[in-house]
Amino acid sequence: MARTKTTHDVFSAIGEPKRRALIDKLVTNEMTVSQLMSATKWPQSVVSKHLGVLRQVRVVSERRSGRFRYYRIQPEELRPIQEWMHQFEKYWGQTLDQLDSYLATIQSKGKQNERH
Amino acid sequence: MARTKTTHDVFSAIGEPKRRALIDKLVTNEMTVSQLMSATKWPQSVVSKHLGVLRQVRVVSERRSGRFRYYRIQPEELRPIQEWMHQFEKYWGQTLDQLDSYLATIQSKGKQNERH
DNA sequence: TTTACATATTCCTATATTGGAATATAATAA
DNA sequence: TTATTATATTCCAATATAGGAATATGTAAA
Repeated sequence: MARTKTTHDVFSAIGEPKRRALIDKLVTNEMTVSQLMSATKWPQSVVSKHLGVLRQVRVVSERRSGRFRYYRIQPEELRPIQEWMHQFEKYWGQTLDQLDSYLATIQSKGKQNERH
Repeated sequence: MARTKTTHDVFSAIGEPKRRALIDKLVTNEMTVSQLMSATKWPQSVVSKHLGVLRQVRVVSERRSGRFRYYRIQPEELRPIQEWMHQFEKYWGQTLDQLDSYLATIQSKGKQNERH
């Protein structure tokens, strides 16, 4: 038997670092494939294919406009992850509130983490 | 190039459903391979190999006692996931508090989800 | 209609699993 | 010492990627 499909569920889908990177880019606003290409410096086929996986698990939705396709994140689809994580919170102390700077951090780190 | 290694990081490691199932079993107490075998009904090699991946990413630790090996979860290692998820919380409303029943649920669901 | 652009899809290669059976190891019991 | 038990590891087959180049598809611009 082979590895679990990346489209098996949200957990499998976000296992791939590049897909998480794409999600991070999409957190603030919807973007086209071209915009994601310049933001990531990845080849078009790479961007499109990763988006395809994310779309299959519903983590992103697609909006067509002319020859453009705007991809938008669907946060609700990530709920299962948050729910699964919930069982560990009690072990590391209610530090959830101290994470407010994380969004800014992850956004700025983006450019550095892009290379493999 | 091939798929990202399952041991690349915690995200990749928990992408596999069986590994999450093992983690769920270990949430409350440490267990030996044998105990996990009877809890999951999986072959010994399957249990041991998945534990091996989890150990490589530090999500579980191993304590040896005679010919037994007790596996224990290391919740801190899952923090990166929680931190990454944090950026989406604002979108689905602070419902984190309503998840208190999740642990009980996931524990009871265990037996049903074991198959495949 | 012809051309250009945005994106998806196909083809191909290299590779990393996953599951299971068999086997190797280590430690305890007889 | 020998048999037994607990677990890790090896070997094998099947398969699902991920990346990149090339190509197909769809839509707008000239």
